[in-house]
Amino acid sequence: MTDLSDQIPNRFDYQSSSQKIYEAWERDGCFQAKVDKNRQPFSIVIPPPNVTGALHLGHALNNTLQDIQIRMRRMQGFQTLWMPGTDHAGIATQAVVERRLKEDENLTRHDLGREKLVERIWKWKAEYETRILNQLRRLGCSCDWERTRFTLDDVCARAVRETFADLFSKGLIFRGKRLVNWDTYLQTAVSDDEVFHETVKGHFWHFHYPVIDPQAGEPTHITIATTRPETMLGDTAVAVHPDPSAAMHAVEEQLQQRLAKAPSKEKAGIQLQIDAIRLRRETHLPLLKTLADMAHRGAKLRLPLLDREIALIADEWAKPELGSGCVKITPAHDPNDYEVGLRCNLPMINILNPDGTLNDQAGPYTGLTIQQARKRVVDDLDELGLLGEVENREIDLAHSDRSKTAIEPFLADQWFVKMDQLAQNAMDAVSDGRIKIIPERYAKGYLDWLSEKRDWPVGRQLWWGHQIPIWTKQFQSASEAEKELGRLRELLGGDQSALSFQREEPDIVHVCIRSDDKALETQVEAEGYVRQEDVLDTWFSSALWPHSTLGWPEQTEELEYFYPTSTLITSRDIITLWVARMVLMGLNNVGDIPFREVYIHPKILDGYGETMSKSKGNGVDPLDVMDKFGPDALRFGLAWLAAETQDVRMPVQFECPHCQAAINQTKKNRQQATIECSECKQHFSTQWATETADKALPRGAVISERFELARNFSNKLWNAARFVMLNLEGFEPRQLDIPGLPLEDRWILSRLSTTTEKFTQAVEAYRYSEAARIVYDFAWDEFCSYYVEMAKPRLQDPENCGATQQVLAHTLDQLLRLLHPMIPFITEAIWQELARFGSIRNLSGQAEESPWLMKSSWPIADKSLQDGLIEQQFASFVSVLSALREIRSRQNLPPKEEVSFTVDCEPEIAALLEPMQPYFLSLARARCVGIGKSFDNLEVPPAQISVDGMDVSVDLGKFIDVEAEITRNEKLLENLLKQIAGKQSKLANENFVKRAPVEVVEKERAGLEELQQQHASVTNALERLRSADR
RNA sequence: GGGCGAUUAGCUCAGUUGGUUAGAGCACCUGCCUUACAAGCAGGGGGUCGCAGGUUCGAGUCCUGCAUCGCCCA
Repeated sequence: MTDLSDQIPNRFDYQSSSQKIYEAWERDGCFQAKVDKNRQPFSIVIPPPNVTGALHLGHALNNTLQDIQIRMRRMQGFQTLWMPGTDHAGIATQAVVERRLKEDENLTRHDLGREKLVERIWKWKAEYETRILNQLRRLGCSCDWERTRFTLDDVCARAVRETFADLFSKGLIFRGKRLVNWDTYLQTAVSDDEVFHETVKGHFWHFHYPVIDPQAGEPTHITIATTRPETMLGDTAVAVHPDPSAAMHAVEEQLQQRLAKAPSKEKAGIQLQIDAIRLRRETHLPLLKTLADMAHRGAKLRLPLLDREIALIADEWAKPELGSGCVKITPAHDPNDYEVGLRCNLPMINILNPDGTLNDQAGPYTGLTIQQARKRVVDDLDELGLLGEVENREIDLAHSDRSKTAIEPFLADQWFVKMDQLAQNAMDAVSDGRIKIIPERYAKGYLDWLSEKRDWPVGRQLWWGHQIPIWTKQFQSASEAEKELGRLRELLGGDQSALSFQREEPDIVHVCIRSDDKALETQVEAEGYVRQEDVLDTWFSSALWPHSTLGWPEQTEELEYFYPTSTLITSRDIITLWVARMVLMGLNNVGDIPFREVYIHPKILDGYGETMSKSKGNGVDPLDVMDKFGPDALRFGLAWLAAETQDVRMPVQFECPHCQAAINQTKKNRQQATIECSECKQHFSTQWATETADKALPRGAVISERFELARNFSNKLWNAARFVMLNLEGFEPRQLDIPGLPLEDRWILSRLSTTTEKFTQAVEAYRYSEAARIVYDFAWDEFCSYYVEMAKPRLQDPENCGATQQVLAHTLDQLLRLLHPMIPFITEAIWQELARFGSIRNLSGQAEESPWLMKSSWPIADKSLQDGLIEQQFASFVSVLSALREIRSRQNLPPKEEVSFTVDCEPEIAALLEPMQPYFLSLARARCVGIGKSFDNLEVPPAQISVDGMDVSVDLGKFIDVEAEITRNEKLLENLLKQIAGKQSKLANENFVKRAPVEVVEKERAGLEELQQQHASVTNALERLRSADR
């Protein structure tokens, strides 16, 4: 035994062991997925992390949850595939590399050129892909690495091109002029999802536009207002409401309705608004009516500065209740105005170059930046006397997520995927239950978003990505273009498999080449067609991920076997961007859903409820957590958090590198370059350190104490296993007579069976947090605190030793299997140690065949071992034990001092407690001197606790602090009386007795009886104490 | 403006179909290095379950309204 205790350290050294274990698994092919028609498949595709940067805690959570499913299913006997890979993340990665280029070499992408820039991005990708995949390995992810894919590799590229050509040939891809969110810094359109809104301080400028030839009674000028003066250069109309009187009436009506329903404290505010409208009817309405009439007769205005004639139009976008009641219309630079432009058939004038300077439509302002033009326009109008009031105002301004610069609405050619039918199909798959979204509430957002069926803008003006496989030629006229279509039709003879074509009104022809066929491309280019420069939105390739990674469009055996995948585990922010699109693409390409279930896990926020991010300094790095607590603690800690809520909070600390103290992060100190440790007063640096002196200080890691629980748990398990192994000497497995085993054995086996059942159900239903709690409680409170403690005396007894060893070994063995998916390294390490005691360590006496825990079989709950009566009996034992411990502690008894005690109770309980006597001695240093009847023969009154119908009395002799016992019993008595009164009044309530279910009433009666019994014994004890005190 | 979520001990969170005296971890207090584990053991204190109504014999749990915070959409 001493040999072994030297051999097995009392801490698991995850630093040195984890990597060795992982490499051994990999060497042995434990992660490989093979098509095996005799077994059921279980497959997951990884949400491919961006190659933009390293993994953060959210990735750690996401991948831990996937690995837990995969490992459990593998042990359950499924043929499992976890498909790994990374995403090229178009704009994000290009932006990062471009920023680096600017910072390090002061070069722009244009200085470098497309080919060179893309080369640089590939280099970046190579570096980060390796890093990311290694991080996943450290985390313990059991992916089939030989299948690793990248959304921009050849296999994925083929799927992308095939999909694009297919959609194009079905007429589901088209080009059109649309108002897009233009990022003038990156010079690309970005989708709505890549835009965030921020309120900034700005101004509201009022301008006067002259009316051309006003008639009698008509105004000479019309006032409009704008937050973006320079856009006036692109104005093509001013709008007024067609029926201002009715519109104002409608607004007032609405306010009246709100007033009627509003809580009193809001009423005043609403009344003010109503008064304002009424006043406005006096002051503004006549003019607005005149303007509406002018619009109807076709009055024109003169646009100042450019001297352009523009229309006064009637459109409901103009709000008579606001401002002057008139609104300028700039269709090419404002989403609402764009709609007006479409409705009223207005010209659309784009005044911007892609880099955000003004183009030649801006006349004298050509070449200026937006800011310069804004100032000049305001100054020039002022000079002309056309500038009115300038108000200060908070403005909601759209920013690009990628460059953090202001977004300009911009009219541009854009490629779209027509969503109509594709979206409907994706909706059907969820509404008819073929795909289950868990938690269910997220299905609503998915359906709502898809039901808008907005066409998907897929072109990006980037260099990093899948270049759109379309070649375009503009012809002299529409009829020329029509002739070209005829020629192509004839040439292809109806076979559009290699090449398909489309006409864009009026005179443009697009051809799409299906495969990467250089000869055909050259041929098409020789005819004057030019390839589109744009690349595809990165989500286009991610949308194919579940089938492209399995080799589609080839009908591979993997595709046939593993598709549809079993489940997708991801976070809620990409349900629409990614999940919805995978569904519609899977249905379109493969004709089947991509996954049967989608589990959405919570998002990790910091202690203030804010998103973790590097730019805030509150991001916990999973590598730091693994360094400090080990990969198992990281995993278990994350699983523990993963409840059904939409976010979880995690207070964040800095770890002092000098003294390891944890210093709470605040909104203030998380922005500092250096921090003084509150414990040791030494300084350390943070991620913000830039000064040489600061950088010289050791760096403080950002961690969270919330992983301590998991680290402690892992350690507890390790030491429980260590105890078992130190006591397995001479262990010889044999067939056990289970009904003949003592109470504690049958109890732990019953609990183990229940735990196995509940735990398995919880993990299968993605209730990770619940599963973690179930197994934690069992391992710590039941196995360690009771069974292992009770095993100690039994192991000394040759008669009992064998059975005890076997139950110990069995329980540990089963526990390791259950815990393996959550904490794979430590469980595997213990399993390997355990192997030295032979391969038979379970109740059935069957030998374990797998050398690896990760490949061994999943426990199946033996329900015949579950026994409610046994558990209830054990609870009585625990009650007595707790009473003894409480008395000891309360009376401050020296731990080594032995005491004697008696239990007054019913004979059946006495029979049960009889054999447990040795445990009272070993677990509470209390010797039982009487059990079952009434004991009242002590000179000094005992310390007494009444529980579960038993009176536990400890003879404390000279130790007893009588005063303290009296005080405690008095307090207890008071409490009891309160409870008794509560129950009595409940039972006196006729309604309760009549209406509540019989069992509940009976329970209350029994409860009351028990309380009254306790009351009697406490009263009795008090009397004796008081008389002894005298 | 619409949707979703949260609000329970000092902190972070559990709390099943409504039913005894609402639980855990951390932190706190007391006592222990009891040869598996001090990252541990034993014991203890601490909660008007956000607010106001309602349904019910009975509400942390169901319904309505309100407040605060967060996320998403427009």
